[in-house]
Amino acid sequence: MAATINDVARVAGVSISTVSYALSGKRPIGEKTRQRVEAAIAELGYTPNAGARALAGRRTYILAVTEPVRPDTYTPAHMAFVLATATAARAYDYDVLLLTQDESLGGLQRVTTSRIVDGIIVLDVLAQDERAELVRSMGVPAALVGIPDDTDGLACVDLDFGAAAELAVDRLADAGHEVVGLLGHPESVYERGSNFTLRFRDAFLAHAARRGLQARFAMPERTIASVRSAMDRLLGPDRDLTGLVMHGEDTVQMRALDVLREQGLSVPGDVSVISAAATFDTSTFTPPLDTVPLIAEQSCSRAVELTIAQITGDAGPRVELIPPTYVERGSTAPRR
Amino acid sequence: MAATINDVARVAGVSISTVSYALSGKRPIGEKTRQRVEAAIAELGYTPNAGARALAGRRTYILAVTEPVRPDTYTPAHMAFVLATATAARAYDYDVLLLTQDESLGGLQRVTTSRIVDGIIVLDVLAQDERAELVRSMGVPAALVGIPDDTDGLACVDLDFGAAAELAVDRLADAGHEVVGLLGHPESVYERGSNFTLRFRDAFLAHAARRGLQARFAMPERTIASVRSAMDRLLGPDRDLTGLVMHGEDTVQMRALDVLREQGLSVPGDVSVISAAATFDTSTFTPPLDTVPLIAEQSCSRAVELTIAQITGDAGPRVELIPPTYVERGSTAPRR
DNA sequence: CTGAAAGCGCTTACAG
DNA sequence: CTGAAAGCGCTTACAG
Repeated sequence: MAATINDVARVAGVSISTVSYALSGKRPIGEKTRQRVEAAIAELGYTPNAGARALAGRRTYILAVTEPVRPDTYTPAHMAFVLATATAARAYDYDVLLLTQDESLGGLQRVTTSRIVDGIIVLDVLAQDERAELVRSMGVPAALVGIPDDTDGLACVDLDFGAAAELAVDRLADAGHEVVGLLGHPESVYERGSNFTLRFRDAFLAHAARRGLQARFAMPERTIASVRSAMDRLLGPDRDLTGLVMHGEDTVQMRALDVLREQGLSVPGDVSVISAAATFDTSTFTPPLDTVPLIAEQSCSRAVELTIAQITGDAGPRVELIPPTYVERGSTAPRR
Repeated sequence: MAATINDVARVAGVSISTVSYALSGKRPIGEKTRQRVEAAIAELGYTPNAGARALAGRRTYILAVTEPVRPDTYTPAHMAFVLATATAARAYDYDVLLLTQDESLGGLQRVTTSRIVDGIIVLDVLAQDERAELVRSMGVPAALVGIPDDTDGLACVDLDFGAAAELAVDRLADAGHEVVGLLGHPESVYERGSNFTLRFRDAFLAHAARRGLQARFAMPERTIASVRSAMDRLLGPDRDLTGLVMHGEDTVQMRALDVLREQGLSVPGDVSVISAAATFDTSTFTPPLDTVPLIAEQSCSRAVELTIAQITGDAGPRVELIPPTYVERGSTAPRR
């Protein structure tokens, strides 16, 4: 059988409370005592029993992460957020329990009331999100990666998609472009209220208007045919589009670049292109694309911090927007 | 505070052991007693405390799933396996703890010795896999999705990739094709010993030889340039290739179809194409592709079953190969 | 068919 | 700086 705290105490010649405190650091331990304890732990290969620790300490050091995988979700991006959450959690000695959408809200409820987890990370948040309601009503420590319409009493963190869109628009406007387009997500994504796509689109259109630009918008599906027709609409009958912002899946963006090539349009010679809020690496594209990156690690580690702060009682709900940055790779140029 | 088993017992007017047994079904309960217990549980919204249950019952009802995300891993496929595992686990009342590669083997060791999990599901197995060694040496209930070189003492399950390759080759050979090609994964995938890609390639080449076919093989990267040159080699200087089997990422396969189109080659008129061991939906491709599907749900639910059987002591290690099936979508035709 | 009680392996006041 | 002990909320022999 695995060694217990009693075994460690016996081998070290101390009491179990001393072993426990040596482990948690919650009270000062004499230097030689600490060494004896550490030696015993090493000798026995002792690891505390998680169940016992959870029962006595009322902490499981497990966080739930809920990531609904919907039919049109873009898996790689979502996977990146799940993994980033797991990695961030480990930095705080937390493990991560993965909740799929199968049970819908039931799973969240179950792991909370059975105290399997200390807190919850909510991914891929919708403008109206049932999970946000549940988290609010249960009062469980949690953070949302994404901003729902009603953030009251909730801890939320996300890239400032509005500012990201404005940054991209400004870049194009400053370079003298007057007709710009946004190649976005499939229509279904906007329709179900995916909050970040809406925030990006609205800010893009509003800021383009503010800067006096003519702005176009298209929502392609994944297929090449759909991308081709979306690009056709963006380029316009007169082919007068010179600034393109893409916010969507990598396959769609690659296809869009293929279409530009087909049309004999060069980047950035004829069209300046920015890949906005991309979770993938646009430096391997042909050509490499300027980007306002969406860094899963940033949002997720902040979400983990906000959740743990609630667990330890160090902080309450709050909304945090992460300021965007612009990464230049040579895919934009002044209008000619 | 959340209701405990004591609360339930008091409200129902029974002892806590009766409540416990009513919940577990491990001993018969009188009909009216059961009803009183159930009413009390419903009234109080009682859910057993997971930590206490784990400590007393020596079962956490949590499975670890280890999925190393390597630089060249194809995220959507791997995500599909992770999700399929989570879903399968829930069907047996298990939750899933996601282990990233950060801690490498440390995480596996930690969750095992601290008894956070009852068993382990190992995904994306290499021919030589450290995790397999660890699982073997710790004697923890586990199942691998994939077949390492040394399966001794291990429970493994996977699609029969060899048979899958043979099925594809037979399909082409039976249709009269004499020159066939395999568009595979990037070279790095084969080099690090990803077991299923190797099994597929070897069986493809061996069976093609057995059937008297000339066989070609290429390992493209993700870029269009790489796919184009790989396809160029497969088609051959005389453009005499008429049968193509693809085993790799969806983006690469889509690009390959683009290349055939560029070359003025029609599917299946000029080239018969089969997408082998695909985790994605090839029916949305242009044109829809015949496939020997790799169904994550199948492997993963079997892996979960094998693991739980070990936990409950109902079964030991074993290797299971899932027979492949052929799905026709009209992308193959007799050679003309 | 049901109950009283030991015990799972920890954490944390309480004492010194 | 350290120890003895209560208690966390369950499961499961042991008794009846």
